[in-house]
Amino acid sequence: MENAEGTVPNRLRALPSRLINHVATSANRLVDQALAATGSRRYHYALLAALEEFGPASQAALGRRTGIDRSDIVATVNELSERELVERRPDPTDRRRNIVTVTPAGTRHLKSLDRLLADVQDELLTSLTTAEREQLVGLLSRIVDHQLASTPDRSLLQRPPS
Amino acid sequence: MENAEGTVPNRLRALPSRLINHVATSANRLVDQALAATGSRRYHYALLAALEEFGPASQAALGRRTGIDRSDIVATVNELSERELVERRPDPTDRRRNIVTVTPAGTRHLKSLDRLLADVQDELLTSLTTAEREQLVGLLSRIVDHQLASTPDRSLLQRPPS
DNA sequence: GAACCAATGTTGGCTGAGCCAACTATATAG
DNA sequence: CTATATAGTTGGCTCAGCCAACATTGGTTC
Repeated sequence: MENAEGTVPNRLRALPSRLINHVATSANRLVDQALAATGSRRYHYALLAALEEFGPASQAALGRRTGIDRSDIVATVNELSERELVERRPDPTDRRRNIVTVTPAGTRHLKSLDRLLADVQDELLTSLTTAEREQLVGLLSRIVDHQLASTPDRSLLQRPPS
Repeated sequence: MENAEGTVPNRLRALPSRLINHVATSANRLVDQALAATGSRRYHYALLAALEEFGPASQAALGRRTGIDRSDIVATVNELSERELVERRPDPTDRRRNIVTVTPAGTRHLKSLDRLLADVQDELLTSLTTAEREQLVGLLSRIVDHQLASTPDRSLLQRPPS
């Protein structure tokens, strides 16, 4: 996807959606490379982060918090529990649910991923000053917030405020 | 009731790479939806745009300009030529090459996609002012430029490890 | 010309993200 | 008690973005 000979069509060069996608592809490649070195994937980080910040949770809750599909949560929890980074056990108070918990090893792993990812962000954004990075994050957050507000349908939906 | 389940973990909410990816996913969904209504895909637009702006070109040149892999160019040209939006004919001066040309119908189609995509950009960026949109494009462009400058161009790295 | 390397188009395949449908078991509301 | 909603799980689907391999042709060097 890297463009070798400079000449990118103007229509493409200036198209925000394409620009965003291009940067996202670079970012994902960097992140995936870094994570792969530890045998992890992006979903692993998302799950560990959710567990660390909000404590033990059902798989469905994890899906809601991370925006990951329920079916993909299953696979991710499988992988993490095989490596004993999380534990999955049935909820005694609701036998439909599993309760997923981070293990100490999981917490340590999360912290090492934190460092890895911080380095990646730095690499991705080297050409921007600190102020510009904040600007970028601000602008993107506004877009995300607007999406969440205007599309109550997707998997990122929250509880209706009733 | 599980109260704040819409809450996204802080680590994820503030992570630029994830933020970018999130917006890119929205953007791609909007774009794909709009294009699907006309039976087109993103690659179709990229190819038509490159042909319109730079004139007839070989498939390899199209790949270089759009960042699309040669093998994917093949499929895309197949689809476009079946709809008679482009023409593929052998280059008489270099029998390895095909020369791909836009047809008048292709040009018309491109222009209708232009309008479609302009609407999508507007929808994606509604929450930003014109100045902010330019800011965003500027910041993203800087990142892209830096990538291009610092990446040792995989497309040119055809040298076998010897 | 012969030998060699580079470029082109093409086929086939691979991985991961992001989905969705359907099923079973369980919980809860009416 | 019945109906509906939720939870976990399995299986599958599409697309983007790659990569390897191959045959054909062009260009270069001796």
